[in-house]
Amino acid sequence: MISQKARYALRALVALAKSAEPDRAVFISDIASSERIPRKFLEQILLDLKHHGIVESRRGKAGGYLLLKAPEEITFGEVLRIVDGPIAPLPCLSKTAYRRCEDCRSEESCEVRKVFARVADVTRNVLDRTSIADCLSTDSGKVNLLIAG
Amino acid sequence: MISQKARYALRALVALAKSAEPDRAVFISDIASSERIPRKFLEQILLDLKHHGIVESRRGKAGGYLLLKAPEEITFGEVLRIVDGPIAPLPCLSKTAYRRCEDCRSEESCEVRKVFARVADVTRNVLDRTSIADCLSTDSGKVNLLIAG
DNA sequence: CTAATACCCTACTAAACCGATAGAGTTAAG
DNA sequence: CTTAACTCTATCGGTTTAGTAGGGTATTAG
Repeated sequence: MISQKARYALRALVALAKSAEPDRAVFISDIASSERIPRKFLEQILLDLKHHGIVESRRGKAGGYLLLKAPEEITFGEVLRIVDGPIAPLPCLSKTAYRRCEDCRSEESCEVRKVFARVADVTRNVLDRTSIADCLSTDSGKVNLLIAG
Repeated sequence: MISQKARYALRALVALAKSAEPDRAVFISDIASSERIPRKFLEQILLDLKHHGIVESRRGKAGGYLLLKAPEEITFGEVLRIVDGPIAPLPCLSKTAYRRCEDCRSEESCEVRKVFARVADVTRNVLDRTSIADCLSTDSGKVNLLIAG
């Protein structure tokens, strides 16, 4: 299960991409109410995404948030890694945050690891090839999903 | 990430399948020490697997655990669902424990859900087609993994 | 200038979950 | 009838999750 926070992040990004009048920022409050996300919680999430270069913000009376990267370049995988941490089902399978399983005799011969290596592969195949842009119009989404599959 | 408990469960089942002298039970302590699993913790795990019909136990001095189902019939997916709960990345995608996302306007039009539906599909494709038997000899494991992929 | 309205940042918290540990109880073999 | 196995319930410290709270800072309309 992905966290609530990750769901909020993805929905907020889709909302931002949809309301894309170029160079016009969107209020946190607007996203919060249209997407039913607790306002202050969403602040934290967007701030986090800003620190990771996904969105940018403007302060002051006419402030708000905009996408910094193009929707095509923001993958689900990237967002999930920022918000929820590594995608791999075992620490010893993570490419971005590898950690040895300290009770494992040998990584190469670990049977459980072999199976989950496949799970990690197929999961990344979807998440790293699907972007926010694929959520904008139903059709383009379908196309990309078919390619990924 | 799957839980430590699930890793222990899978490793214990593989160990049980490997030490399969038919009709001879294996001590918890033996599995615990050979697999480096905390003994009392393993007790809970095996008990849980017993309640779900995966293993059976014998009490008394010559007691222990044995597989109740054939290794071919115990899938990774089944074990994970018992130990860690639903496999689906969103509650609204679980087949075994469906729950509506209460802040979602419409399930059919949810873009995030569409993407994770694919994730759920490919994940189940691996986990529900891979069994403990696939971990016994390297060769048979490879064969089945290739079929599943 | 200044008040209003945005984002920025840190700290806190209640509840749940995780990874165990403890210990009393039950069963069966020898 | 003792010993050594499984059975079951309770507890516990630490971490994570899903927020809430509140003050600080920047920008701009008037």
